Amino acid sequence: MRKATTIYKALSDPNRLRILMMLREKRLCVCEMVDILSLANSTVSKHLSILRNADLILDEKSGRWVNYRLATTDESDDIEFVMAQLDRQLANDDQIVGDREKLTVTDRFEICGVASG
Amino acid sequence: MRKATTIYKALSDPNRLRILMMLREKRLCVCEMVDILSLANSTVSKHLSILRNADLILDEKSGRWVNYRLATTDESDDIEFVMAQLDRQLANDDQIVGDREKLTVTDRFEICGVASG
DNA sequence: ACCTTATTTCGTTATCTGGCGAAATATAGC
DNA sequence: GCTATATTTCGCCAGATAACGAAATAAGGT
Repeated sequence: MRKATTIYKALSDPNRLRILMMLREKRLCVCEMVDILSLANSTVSKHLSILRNADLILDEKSGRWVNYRLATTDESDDIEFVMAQLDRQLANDDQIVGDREKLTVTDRFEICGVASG
Repeated sequence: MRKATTIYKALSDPNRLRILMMLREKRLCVCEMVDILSLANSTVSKHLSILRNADLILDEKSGRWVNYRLATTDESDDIEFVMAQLDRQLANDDQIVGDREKLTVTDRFEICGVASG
């Protein structure tokens, strides 16, 4: 029961749904998500810890960055069902589509670090 | 997006998951759920309004009682997916099983009204 | 009309949540 | 070791949430 409510709580915030749908496209570091969501890095970090705690995403350190990715079917009993449902509900959502488009255009090395604009 | 988060918020409380799983068994009036959940009737009523607002359940007045039931596939785009997932996650949960057993034993006319114990 | 039972609405309270900025931690390059 | 960048943790605040009891509303039986 606890497991289930933890997952649904994790899914009950629009910014966290945006994160999951972005991670469906590719692995992302925190600063990329900060850029797209327009939230403070501390806020995004907290959202990520909630999603990680629900076993929906995993983090992998890579140099100075932490790459986040969706859990795989092996790693989570629920991820497949969850993402299927999110696709069904959100694949055509304006904001989700916008995020996805922005993702294809942006590059981590432009967003993070030197070019701060 | 709003629709999705409304549904996941509705699903993020253990008492509301218990309600949905109970309604999977049969239609119930508020006082039956009050009895099983051991919550104040005002609290249960509020939970029901949250589930109704997410289009997961419907209410039907019947004499002095209000019967609640799960939405049908015709009435909700999401109910089928949601309940399939809850079954998967909770069908063997101790509390859910306990609620289900209690449901088969109890009778509305014993719970509501005269026999208040 | 009156009383009982069922349910909802209202007002209150304690706790949880999402947001921020600042400070702490970690890594890379000089 | 120092600096810059990336991320997390901490402390705070405003608004949401779950709980309760009491009052209001609805419907049935006498």
